[in-house]
Amino acid sequence: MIGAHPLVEDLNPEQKAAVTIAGGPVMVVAGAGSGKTRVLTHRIAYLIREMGVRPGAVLAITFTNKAAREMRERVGGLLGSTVNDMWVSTFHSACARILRREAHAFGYRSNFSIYDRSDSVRLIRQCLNDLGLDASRRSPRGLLNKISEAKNGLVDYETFLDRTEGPVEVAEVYRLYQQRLLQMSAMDFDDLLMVTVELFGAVPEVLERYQGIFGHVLVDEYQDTNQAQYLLVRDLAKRHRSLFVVGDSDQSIYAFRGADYRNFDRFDEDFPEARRVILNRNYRSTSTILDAANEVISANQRADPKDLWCDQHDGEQIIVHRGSGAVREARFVSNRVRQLLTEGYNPGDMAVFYRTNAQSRAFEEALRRSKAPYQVVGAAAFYQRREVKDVVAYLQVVANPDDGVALRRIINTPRRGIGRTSLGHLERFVSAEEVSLREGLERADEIPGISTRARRGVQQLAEVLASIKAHLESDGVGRATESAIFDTGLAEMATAEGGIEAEGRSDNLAELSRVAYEFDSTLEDDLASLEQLGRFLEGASLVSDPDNLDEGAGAVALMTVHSAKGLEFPVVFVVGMQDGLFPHERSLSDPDQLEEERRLFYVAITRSMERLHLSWDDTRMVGGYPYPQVPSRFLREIPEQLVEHVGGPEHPRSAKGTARGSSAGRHHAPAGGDRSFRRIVRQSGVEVGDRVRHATLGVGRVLTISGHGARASASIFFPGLKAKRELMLSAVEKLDGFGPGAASRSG
DNA sequence: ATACTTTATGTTTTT
DNA sequence: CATAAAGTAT
Ligand SMILES: Nc1ncnc2c1ncn2[C@@H]1O[C@H](COP(=O)(O)OP(=O)(O)OP(=O)(O)O)[C@@H](O)[C@H]1O
Repeated sequence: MIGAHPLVEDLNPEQKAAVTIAGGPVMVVAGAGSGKTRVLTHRIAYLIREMGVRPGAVLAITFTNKAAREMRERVGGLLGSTVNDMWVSTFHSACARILRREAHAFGYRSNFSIYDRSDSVRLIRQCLNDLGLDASRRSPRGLLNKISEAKNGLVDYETFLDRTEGPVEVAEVYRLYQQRLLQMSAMDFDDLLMVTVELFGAVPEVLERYQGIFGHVLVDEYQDTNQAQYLLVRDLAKRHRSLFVVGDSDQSIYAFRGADYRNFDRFDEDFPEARRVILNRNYRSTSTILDAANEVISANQRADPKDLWCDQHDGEQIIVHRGSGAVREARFVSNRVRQLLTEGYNPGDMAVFYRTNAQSRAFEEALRRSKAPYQVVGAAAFYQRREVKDVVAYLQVVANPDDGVALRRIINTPRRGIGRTSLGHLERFVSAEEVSLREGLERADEIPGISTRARRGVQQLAEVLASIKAHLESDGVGRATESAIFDTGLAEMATAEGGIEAEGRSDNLAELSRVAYEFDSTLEDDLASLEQLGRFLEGASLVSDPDNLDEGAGAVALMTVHSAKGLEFPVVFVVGMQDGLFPHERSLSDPDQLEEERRLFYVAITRSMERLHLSWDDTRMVGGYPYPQVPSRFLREIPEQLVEHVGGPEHPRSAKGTARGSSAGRHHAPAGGDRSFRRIVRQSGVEVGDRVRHATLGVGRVLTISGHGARASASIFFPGLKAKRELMLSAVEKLDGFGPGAASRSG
């Protein structure tokens, strides 16, 4: 302790310089693993402790909710106390919170719904229908992309129309779409940002208020901000000028959804007095990995030249594996995992990255067979599953009765006799009378042509909604969710058909209910029940894939490269390194997109601390026929001396770790006590005859197993029930020992 | 008129 | 492989 401040003790001189700058705008630009996030965290602590800033005056933006939680914790750790009134969140969450209070100025109600992509697509489809346009000719998704792009650049539909040269269809859809959103009091993801910026522009008092509240604005992962996000922080900071951003343009990987590296230039223009700090020392990776990363990124025209260095030893060479077929590629990974486990690594030290979600299957299967615990981060997001969305739609309608997209979704789900024609009548009525869908339903009796049966259905719907609302008001969100699951008939619908899949659906609903009850218990605010529900739904809409990673699970993490941004692992596998997959074929023709793919690869390899593996598959099976594959051009960009090649025709037995290692069996630690909806496939390594436990059915014995991977199911005999049941394997937990001790542990 | 069944269509990355 | 619109059975 050199008399230096404890806060900056564990920082190098450059980092320290950034953290302790007296005031004014600061931009930290630095390569991967140079401690940008650490600097930002220390900066917050420094502001609060050394500069006397109130925590409530801090707005810190992170890329994911999970990163926000961690940052809040770390700041608390540095300060030695918890800091609650500091705002640490993603752009979208922060905007949602602001808009709940302020959006009434634009005619939205504070209970507005937040639409995810599929909700938006549904609404676009409706708009197309109402405009008499053919939804099959113009893809709703494509339209949504255009509209989203416009919104990210803060182009409203009038401006959009002005700029349109050819057919005005897109502009018309945009106009109607936006009009409907407002009528329904709903916002899509882009609205959260755009409306906030517009509000700040249109109502000076509101902007001034938030400028006053957030005296200090900090942004992590600045390279992936879009224009709306930039304007937001610029507006907030333009008076007090306490804006602190950190980023690395070589890690910009979200241009496809509007991220704009020119925000670095805009910052320079708008904050010319800014101090710029460069960090060059990498603390994360071995020099072998770092050299490879530097080489790769230097192939980009638009690379940001850096002198990243580290004083770590060379470390192990990068292993490049060639395999034939997805199965063998996956087996290489699982064998390596097993070998590294015997070398002392823990499952949680390792991660597998792929370019597309669809690639995860083979690796799940291989890890399952090798009895290594793993978790799939993200994929097939929980809240996007049909059965879950149905329940959420009921809650959305309770929270915001004008939410037409949610209402339309549940109107005849489960079936209650309101069919195509009744819906048609209703729709015509609603558009003729220019009323909301809700009002149309309330006045169903006035609509000619609607059958008695359908009327009864409408009645039923109203009753069930009332019931959910009553439960909400008396007992909270958890009970309301339960009501939306059981009183609606969605529970029966979930169990109805498809034996095995039905179990999975029911499990998802049970999980949703659990999450809702947990939400109740963690809510400290004394909010009105409808506002509580709003918060719950908001949280549900804004979760991201990486939020579901559980570092404590002791499981190999499988995720897309995008999800891996900002993380680090001692051992990394980047799989599917073929031209056409990574870089993706849809990026090959456009040089800018290709460079983004290369940045993505740069992000992937810079996640690894010690051991990096890159694998490619020389024959992909498509429809039962082998298609030859070409190794990724990115592999050639890594200097040969850093690489060890394994596998391939010359090495028919894939290089390492093929030895049968029975010791690996010891490593499976079931990830118990999960507290969110993350989809952990408990790596039970369950076999016929094993004893397993199900959350509600108790302990049973496995009779048969069928299916693979996440879909594996088992027939299990439960002595307590004196019956056997077909269950998803992921729904049970293997009981390790045979003694009663094993059965007494519970989650 | 509704509910069930079949067929077509579109599959990168995501807040 | 999943969803959604069109076609068929009840
Ligand atoms: N001064 C330091 N001393 C020791 N370790 C450090 C120091 N600075 C950073 N680190 C470590 O280096 C690693 C990378 O830090 P951090 O995640 O903050 O970097 P980053 O620049 O945000 O990375 P990336 O942009 O790649 O996500 C972390 O494990 C961090 O603890």
